[in-house]
Amino acid sequence: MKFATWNINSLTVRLPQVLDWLAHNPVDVLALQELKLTDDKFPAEVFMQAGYSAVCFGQKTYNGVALLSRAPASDVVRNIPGFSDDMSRVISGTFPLPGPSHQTVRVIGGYFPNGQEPGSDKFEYKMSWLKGLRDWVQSELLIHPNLILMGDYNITFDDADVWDPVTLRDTIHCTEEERYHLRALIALGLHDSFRLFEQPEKSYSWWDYRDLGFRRNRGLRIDHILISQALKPLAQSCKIDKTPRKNERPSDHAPVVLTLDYSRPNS
DNA sequence: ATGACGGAAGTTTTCCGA
Repeated sequence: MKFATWNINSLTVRLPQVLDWLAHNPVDVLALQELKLTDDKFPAEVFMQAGYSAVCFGQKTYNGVALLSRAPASDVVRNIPGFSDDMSRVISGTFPLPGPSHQTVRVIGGYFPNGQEPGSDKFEYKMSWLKGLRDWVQSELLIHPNLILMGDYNITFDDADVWDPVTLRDTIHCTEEERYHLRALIALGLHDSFRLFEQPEKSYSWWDYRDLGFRRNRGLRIDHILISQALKPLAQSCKIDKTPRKNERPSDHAPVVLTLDYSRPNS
């Protein structure tokens, strides 16, 4: 069973690439970020024809998230309960797991705030958003032992996630304050599925459009798939797929794909 | 020191992303 996350930087522009990617990578759940369109412009019928049901939480110009899935989502929640926000950044749903036990997995797809610059109002918003998310995820874990929190986190874990950790030290996505919040999510009992496996050196999920960032592999790993303790033994692989970044008009982010082994029984 | 590139809004230039 496969789960993926991808910041597509405008669904209007990238819809053909999403459909093409899904045709070659028929994942079970795909979380999308930065749709940059309103719900009325969301192409649910097109995804349905491609075999995916979809739930959307759109917004004009900025943000906007969606979950595409083979099986329809239930208990869909938009944004973070208990945290007031006028931006569309989070969508969550529950999905059936294979097997006779009728277990489910809770999937939270998020577009974390950018933060712009340490000390700015947007950075403070990012910090309070991260606290709001953590409080909610903590309560979700009590209800849903099988939980996946994935999306564009806009935070690197450590220097291994940064192409030039010296120059970019303490800049946005690399500050200690942001990484504290990321580690606090891990402390809830989540695991960075990517680092459960051996990975290529200098693995990144985002590259700046400018200055030939992708060709020079000047990137950051800021798109993550965190999985709960119960799912950890089932993780088979987690990979960044750089293929779509080689398209003519690519998103600046690459999709990240997690594979769980659900042929094995789960406790 | 700044901008680069790309998308959206919308109209010629600005905001924002990361």
